[in-house]
Amino acid sequence: MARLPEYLRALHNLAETGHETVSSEGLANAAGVNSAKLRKDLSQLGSYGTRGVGYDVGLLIDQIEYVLGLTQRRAVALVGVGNLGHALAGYDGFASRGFRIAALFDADQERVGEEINDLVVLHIDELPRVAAEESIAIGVIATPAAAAQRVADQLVAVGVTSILNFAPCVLSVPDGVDVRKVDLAIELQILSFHEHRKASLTALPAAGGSALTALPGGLAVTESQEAIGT
Amino acid sequence: MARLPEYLRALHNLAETGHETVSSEGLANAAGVNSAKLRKDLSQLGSYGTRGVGYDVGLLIDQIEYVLGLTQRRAVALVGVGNLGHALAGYDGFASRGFRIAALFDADQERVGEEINDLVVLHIDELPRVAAEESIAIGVIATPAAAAQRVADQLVAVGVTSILNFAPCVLSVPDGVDVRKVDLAIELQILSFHEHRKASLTALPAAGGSALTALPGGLAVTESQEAIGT
DNA sequence: CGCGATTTGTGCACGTCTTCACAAGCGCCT
DNA sequence: AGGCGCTTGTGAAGACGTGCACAAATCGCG
Ligand SMILES: NC(=O)c1ccc[n+]([C@@H]2O[C@H](COP(=O)([O-])OP(=O)(O)OC[C@H]3O[C@@H](n4cnc5c(N)ncnc54)[C@H](O)[C@@H]3O)[C@@H](O)[C@H]2O)c1
Ligand SMILES: NC(=O)c1ccc[n+]([C@@H]2O[C@H](COP(=O)([O-])OP(=O)(O)OC[C@H]3O[C@@H](n4cnc5c(N)ncnc54)[C@H](O)[C@@H]3O)[C@@H](O)[C@H]2O)c1
Repeated sequence: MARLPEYLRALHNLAETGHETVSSEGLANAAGVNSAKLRKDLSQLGSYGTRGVGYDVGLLIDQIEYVLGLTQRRAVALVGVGNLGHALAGYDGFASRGFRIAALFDADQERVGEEINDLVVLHIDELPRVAAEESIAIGVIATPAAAAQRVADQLVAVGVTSILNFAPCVLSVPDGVDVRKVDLAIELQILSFHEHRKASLTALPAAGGSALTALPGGLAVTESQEAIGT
Repeated sequence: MARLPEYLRALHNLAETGHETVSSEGLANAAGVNSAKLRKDLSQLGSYGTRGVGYDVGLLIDQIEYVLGLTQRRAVALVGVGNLGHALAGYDGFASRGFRIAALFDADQERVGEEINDLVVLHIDELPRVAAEESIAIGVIATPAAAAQRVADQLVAVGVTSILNFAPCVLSVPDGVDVRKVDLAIELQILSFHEHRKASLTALPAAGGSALTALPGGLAVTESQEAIGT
């Protein structure tokens, strides 16, 4: 489930504040989900709660980390050390959440050799050599969209089967390779959409205005906390 | 629908490459979705295709931009000009997709006054004044998690009703305020989960090993292109 | 030792999303 | 003008996710 990481973060917070156990209600609150949903999710892991008490925080953390495959610190290769790549390379949130940035790559000779957080930027052509030395579990693409597909191909070629793509484009990859995309502009546009809806709703108390603003049935936007007003 | 922005991006690509019309199949391909799904989504906007021909690219772009509320260039306020904030502030993908970064804020006096892309970083206390001068549609939070809730409250206080949160924490906001979250580590953990699953599947051809790795029914992870192997 | 308070695990029903499949509509070519 | 191929729009079926509500289980306390 995609909610497991969220639970994990909430659990770590709870552990730091000294909680030994937590009820489904409490954890659900901290993670921003329904308690029934959380219990159902957790029961999929093999049921590790005690009725009348709740869940053992430490045990649950171990459980989830195991299921997520975080027992081994996975190596991440970052390709494209530009504007965004720099921020990612300098981010300490990776290390604390089970990942290790193993290598930085770029195609620009100007960038190659630059040092960020004790890591030297390598030329993208070095990718096969580095991949041979240490097993790269995940590739992160932070290049312009035009180069993303090519980089993806290169990553796949050296055996990477999980890709996180920041470039605004769809990647085509062979079966067995998993790619997730993060697109800033899309997030903003979804917010804009809600803004537009909220605006037209308040402007027109009831009866629909344009057939476009007053969409039938209310368009649902998945994920994220939401709190559309009255 | 959350897929509209994806369609929009694909349509812009098509427009740039000279296409005047596009079939649902073609657009669905470019956006990485099922063609029936795409047609159903588009029919919600009021049906603008011609049978036997397809959709008019330009018209469809206008349609979607209108529904997403992109006819007006929305003002974005970015709070937290650190590692990530710098990258966001310097990103030109905002402007080209219907947004305008209107102001940068930070609490650190060291940062205040710094200039990024013709924009001067202001102290967070200036937020009410700036918000009064120009209507801020969306607030982006790129501060540490510890400060995120406080910043969210400040944004809400000046009338911001849409928030994009990069800090790894859940925000509580009043009804009517919409918040979306982007969490890097969660994306990586989901990929790690799939890696773990793939690894244990290949290791154990059939009969289940640990009750934890071989989860019943296959856990689904929503969103993103996926291509889980055999 | 038993009882009540508390919390988990889950059956069930409901609404939503997805996909297939096909009739209806449109344009082009003859 | 008519037919043919292509494409849209949508009905229906199925899969899926969600949330309620409650029985079963456990602990603490008298
Ligand atoms: N900057 C942001 O805040 C931001 C936000 C969201 C999405 N993005 C997306 O992330 C991507 C990168 O953005 P950016 O602002 O860092 O751009 P950038 O131009 O600053 O950086 C791109 C880097 O990729 C390198 N590169 C180009 N082709 C390459 C190749 N074939 N192999 C390896 N490296 C290559 C370039 O040398 C450059 O260093 C873009 O697709 C952008 O749309 C950026
Ligand atoms: N750097 C990344 O690549 C990255 C990736 C994903 C998520 N994040 C998250 O984004 C957030 C920012 O990351 P970062 O690396 O830029 O951190 P950072 O420490 O470099 O920057 C944080 C900035 O926020 C400012 N700030 C702190 N409190 C503030 C307040 N109350 N009001 C206004 N500004 C305030 C600080 O002065 C600092 O400039 C963090 O929550 C981090 O977990 C970062």
